[in-house]
Amino acid sequence: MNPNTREQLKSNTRYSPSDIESKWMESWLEAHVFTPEESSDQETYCIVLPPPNVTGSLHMGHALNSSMQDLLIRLARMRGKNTLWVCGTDHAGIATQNQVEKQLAGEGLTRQEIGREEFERRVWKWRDQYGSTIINQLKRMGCSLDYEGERFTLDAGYVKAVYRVFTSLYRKGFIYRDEYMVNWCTRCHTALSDLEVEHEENEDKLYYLRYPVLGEDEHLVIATARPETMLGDTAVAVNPNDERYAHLIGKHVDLPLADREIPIIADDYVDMAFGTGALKVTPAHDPNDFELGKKHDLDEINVFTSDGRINQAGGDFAGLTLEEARAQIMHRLESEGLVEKVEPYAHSVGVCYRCNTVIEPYISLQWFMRMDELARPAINVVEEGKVRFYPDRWSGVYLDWMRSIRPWCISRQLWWGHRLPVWYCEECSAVMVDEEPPATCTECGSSELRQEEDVLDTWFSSALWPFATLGWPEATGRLEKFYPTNALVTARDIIFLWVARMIMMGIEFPGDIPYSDVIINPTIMAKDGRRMSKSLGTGIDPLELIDTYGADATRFGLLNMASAQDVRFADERIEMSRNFCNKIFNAARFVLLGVADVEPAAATATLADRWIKSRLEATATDVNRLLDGYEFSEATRVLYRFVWNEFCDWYVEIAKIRLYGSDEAAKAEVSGHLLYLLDNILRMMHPFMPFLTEELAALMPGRKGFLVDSAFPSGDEKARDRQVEKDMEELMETITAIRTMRNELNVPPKKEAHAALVSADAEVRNVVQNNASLIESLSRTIISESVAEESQATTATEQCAVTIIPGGKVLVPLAELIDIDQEKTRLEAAISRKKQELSRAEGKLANENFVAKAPKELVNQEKAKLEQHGRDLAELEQQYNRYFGE
RNA sequence: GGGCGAUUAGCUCAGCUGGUUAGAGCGCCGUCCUCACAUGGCGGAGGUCACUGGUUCGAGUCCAGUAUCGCCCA
Repeated sequence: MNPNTREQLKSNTRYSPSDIESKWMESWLEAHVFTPEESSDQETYCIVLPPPNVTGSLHMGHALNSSMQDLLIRLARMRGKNTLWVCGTDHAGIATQNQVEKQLAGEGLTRQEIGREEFERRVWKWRDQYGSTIINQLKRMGCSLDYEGERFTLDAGYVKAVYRVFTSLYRKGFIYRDEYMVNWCTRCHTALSDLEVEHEENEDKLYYLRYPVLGEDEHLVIATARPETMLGDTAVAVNPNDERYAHLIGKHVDLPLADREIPIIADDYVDMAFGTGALKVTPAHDPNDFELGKKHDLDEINVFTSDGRINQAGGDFAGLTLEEARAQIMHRLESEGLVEKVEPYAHSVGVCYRCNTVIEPYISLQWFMRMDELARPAINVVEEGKVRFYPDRWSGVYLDWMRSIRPWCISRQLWWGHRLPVWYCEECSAVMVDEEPPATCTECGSSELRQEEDVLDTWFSSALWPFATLGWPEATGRLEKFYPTNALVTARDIIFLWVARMIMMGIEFPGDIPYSDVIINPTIMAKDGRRMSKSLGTGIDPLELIDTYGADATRFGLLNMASAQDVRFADERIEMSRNFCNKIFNAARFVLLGVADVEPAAATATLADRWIKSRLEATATDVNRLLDGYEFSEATRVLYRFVWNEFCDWYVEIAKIRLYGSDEAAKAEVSGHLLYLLDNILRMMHPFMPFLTEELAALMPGRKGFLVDSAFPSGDEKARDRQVEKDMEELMETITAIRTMRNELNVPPKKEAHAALVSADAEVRNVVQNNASLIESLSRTIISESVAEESQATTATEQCAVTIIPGGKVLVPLAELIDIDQEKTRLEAAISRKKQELSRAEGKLANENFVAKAPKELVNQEKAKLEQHGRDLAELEQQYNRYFGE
């Protein structure tokens, strides 16, 4: 380390993330460490980033699942794999179009005024200007994406993949055009798929309307939530079993306000219990009525325009918005005495996922994709376990949806997206579908061809993401090497939108599943326990977290929060992680500034040295196992415990004895151990905290290359030494017992005390004696003698405080301490605690069934415990009686 | 209407195939600015594991039911 760096490190007692984060991202990018070796023969590991919306910015879900993805990618890279994390965005048809339309509106323009070509030009411009926001935010997170290979769903190569897929599916008969009822957004002016409609619970009204029965002196009362659709009614339906209406079946009603006679039909679809049991049927404006209309051959009378007004078929009401129409229709019906009653009514309403406008069921000519046949193999791969969901319960959600999958409306009436590769002949009405525009009509040879105006659903193209980004349909090296990819990490609401479709398309086109592991990240809820919501203002911006706590702390904190369960966001977790970063930083400062400036000799290891190395192996083993099972949260806990509670709290404190001592050889030795531990800690922490660890690794003596590329500690279970771990743990318990005793007796922290160890176990005496300096240094208590029996101790003649330790007890002469009354209450508490433990064990062993049926091992264990507690209790009572007894 | 999940310390959460005294972080109490770190050290208090039954020698853990909350689908 050069002197300047050293001085700087010395004066920075706090880790300051902002100083280093951008620096390291730049260095990594300059060195191209995130771009895979195309020529390498190493095993590969590949994840495709679920393409974020190009208009989007990083939200909590992205922050969490990109932390997971980067962890997996960095881990794989450190395990020596040839890794690729595919980077890019999708073109987000509606969202992007909305953005640009908003921009145009600011200039007083509409897209219709400037025309399609100019509009597309503006969108590309917009994309160049703002489209990389989220990618830059991923860089701030420290994500090791292949930024050089960034893809976009409207890239030239990508368009080719989309057209190849469309053409193929059309030729196989999966894609077809039909006039059908779709979800229509009157504001975005386009059809939407079922998945793009969100359902909201609404406090609405149920209107009871009276339809006069023709030729009878009675009214048929129907209940509806949407009176404005009555203009398009073409029947009234009742249940054939409904005695109330049996006499009316086959008759007609005179549809009010429309001057139309419509039949009263019978169908057992009608729910007798709902409303009055009589249902108005509007085949053009309700999906169920649409089916009913088909079945009974009813007219479909469309009374709405595509932008949500009443059309000419609506007579007097033409031109009104639906809302206005409802009010006026109710007013007219009221005045004609045709309103029975109006009741409050809660029901769910479909709204556009992009603009929240109420969705209208609307009959129009659209392109559809039949899904059932494609779904079948995609169901099989999950059932057979070739594709696994983590946590597994999500596979059920996937399978349920796939088993009842419906045709997908794939056309959108937008100007931004993949225009369908469909051409119509203006002369003979032939329809041509091809990857390349045909020059002339294949039927009549005319060159008057017109391309379909509609574009494809954005998710039609996202479905190809795992292979189109790797070069498909070209047989590229990337495709060859990295497909199928290994894992997809995403949110649950994406299971249908992406995962299902990617699996179907992967099997259909490149001919293999896109990935074997689907990791569904938990949802981070707002503090109120519900989903974060922009409108409620309960969202939390991950970028603000990065500003406040640093990217590393944000990542570690999110991973720590995210087990298999949804979780409420808690600042404390991020703060905890920030503190942890600081702890690591300072532990590293301690090592880097404190170690001896010598080549560490082949170290002879003390108990503590061997213990910490054994714990390192245990930790590394656990972390590897946990990460292989995608148990990120548990992995953070294991690492935290090791680094903070074992390395920092104990080993570093123990190392100080030698490091600050006068024995140069011991100093060199312990320096070697410290550097070894620090190096391993940094490597293990790197996938969680890339910036901090890279920064600290660069300060390690003899460091070459990036930490990014170094090996992840694999953990060797066989290298553990259980005996050493046990001895050390007992030693630590002893120290803690002494500290507790001192604290309870109000001994000033700095006051030095002397103590006698009493243990019949030679091994225990041995361990304590060999590590006396450690006890002294960590508890300010000198073990001045170590004996088998209390009578042998010189302190035995004095008044002593006592504490039970594993395998024996420690006596501290009270003369050295202060408060004899404290010792009395302390002993009383200890005795009562011990009695409880004793009676617990007694109780168990008194149970004959336990002794007879429980495993022997367990029973023996309980017996041993009983004995131990008995001995401990005797010790304590003896002590108590000696000083305080009657 | 159907499905899934949750209910454990004051708060936010762990707790694998049932088996030591149910853990962590934050907060709280006491103490210490000891030359890595006060974003810290040391010690401590705090739990009828939602409720009711059941299975078992033994249940936070398995089963059934109830309640409350949340998420998804229709």
